Amino acid sequence: MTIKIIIADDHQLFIDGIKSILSKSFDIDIIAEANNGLEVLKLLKHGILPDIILTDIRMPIMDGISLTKTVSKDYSKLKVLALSMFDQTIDVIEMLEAGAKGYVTKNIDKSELHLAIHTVMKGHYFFSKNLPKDIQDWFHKENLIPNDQLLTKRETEILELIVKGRTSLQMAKHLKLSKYTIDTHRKNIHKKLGIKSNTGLVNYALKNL
Amino acid sequence: MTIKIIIADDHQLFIDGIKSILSKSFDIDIIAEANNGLEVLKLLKHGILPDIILTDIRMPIMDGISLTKTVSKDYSKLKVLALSMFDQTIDVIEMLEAGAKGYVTKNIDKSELHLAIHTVMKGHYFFSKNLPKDIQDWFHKENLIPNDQLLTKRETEILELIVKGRTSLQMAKHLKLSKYTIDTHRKNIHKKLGIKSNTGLVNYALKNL
DNA sequence: ATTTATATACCTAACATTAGGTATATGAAA
DNA sequence: TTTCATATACCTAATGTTAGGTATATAAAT
Repeated sequence: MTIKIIIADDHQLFIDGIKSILSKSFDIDIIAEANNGLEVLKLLKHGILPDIILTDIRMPIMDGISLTKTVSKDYSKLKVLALSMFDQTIDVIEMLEAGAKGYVTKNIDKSELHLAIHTVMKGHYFFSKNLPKDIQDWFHKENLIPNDQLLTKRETEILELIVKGRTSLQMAKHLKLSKYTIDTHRKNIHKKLGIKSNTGLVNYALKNL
Repeated sequence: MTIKIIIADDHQLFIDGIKSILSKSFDIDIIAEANNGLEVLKLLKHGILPDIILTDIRMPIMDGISLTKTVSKDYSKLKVLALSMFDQTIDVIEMLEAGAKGYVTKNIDKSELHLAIHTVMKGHYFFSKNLPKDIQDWFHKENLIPNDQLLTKRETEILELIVKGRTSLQMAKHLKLSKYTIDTHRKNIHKKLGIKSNTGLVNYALKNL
């Protein structure tokens, strides 16, 4: 059984490179290509349905994140494998939140790309091993533990106060605890969610709570 | 024409104080009182409809913010005037966002309370003059100037990066500008929106952009 | 032609967060 | 009963934000 793939990237040169790498595989078939997300959606609407969409994140007209969100909603059987120049945590997390099943950087080699495709095809997640460590942390915490049991009462309470813009010192006074305690809770929240910054926590909370 | 008022506060003593102040006015009629937001909603459901709800922010069972949100949605003709011990910016902004038409602190005097009630009754906003200055800033910017003209291109760009969790230094490198420039833009954003903290900006951006 | 808005850059002090620890007490689960 | 989860508290160094300024250049508006 061959794996059907659509490639989406705004750099034609890169599409060609991927094609030449994958064309040598008996079990992988590139059934179409596109230069932005909208073109992929058009292909899907015309009944050109792949097993995996291999897509760049940043593209004109419609980017990979929007594409992935739409695909996850309307074609939930299709798997999206993100492919990007960038390995910044925020990009990876956004793609995963949009519903991507894996994330590889553009400097991966031939064998790793094959592995990624086959792994995702089997229903597992795949990540380039050169992605920052905190992504793996985030992924494990975020996906293997049910969200509502993730944070303790106290941690949720503190997260809510962080979202409201309270500082550690204000929270300490309000809850009649030491500032050190608040900061310990913060660190535990960071660890559990795999999110290190205050702004990231607000993002998380407004989307998930 | 008398102005009908419901007072909501979990401190009975305070309700009594307000009542004794307002009972001397010919044109103000306290038609009911409540000790939390839920009690107010029950009164409304039973057809006891005031012109103005004078409510505390922090109350057990249902707080003033939740009450105001429900009233704004289901009884949009009623005006909510917030009454609080606290004059923290975040409280005021939350009440205003919930739909309150004014905000007075509990240390106002008799004549100011009258003025507040009459001003709100006429359809204007009212704020205690002892509220922090940045609230007036926030209010003016937020309500009198159309949102889409408020921030310049550059400022919007930087706000978006802040939401994504980028630091000043990261943004400086990415945009090939000095960190000082980024910080200047930040300060201008703070001034224009009347929001001073990073977390507040993320809140604002996710709700308004 | 002068003012205003935008964008840029610099400086410093105060405050806040983040990351790296360690440590103790309590109650619930294995 | 020992381990695990939760909640508490302390310490320090590095990094980042916020608030107070000043200052320059350019383009648009009055």
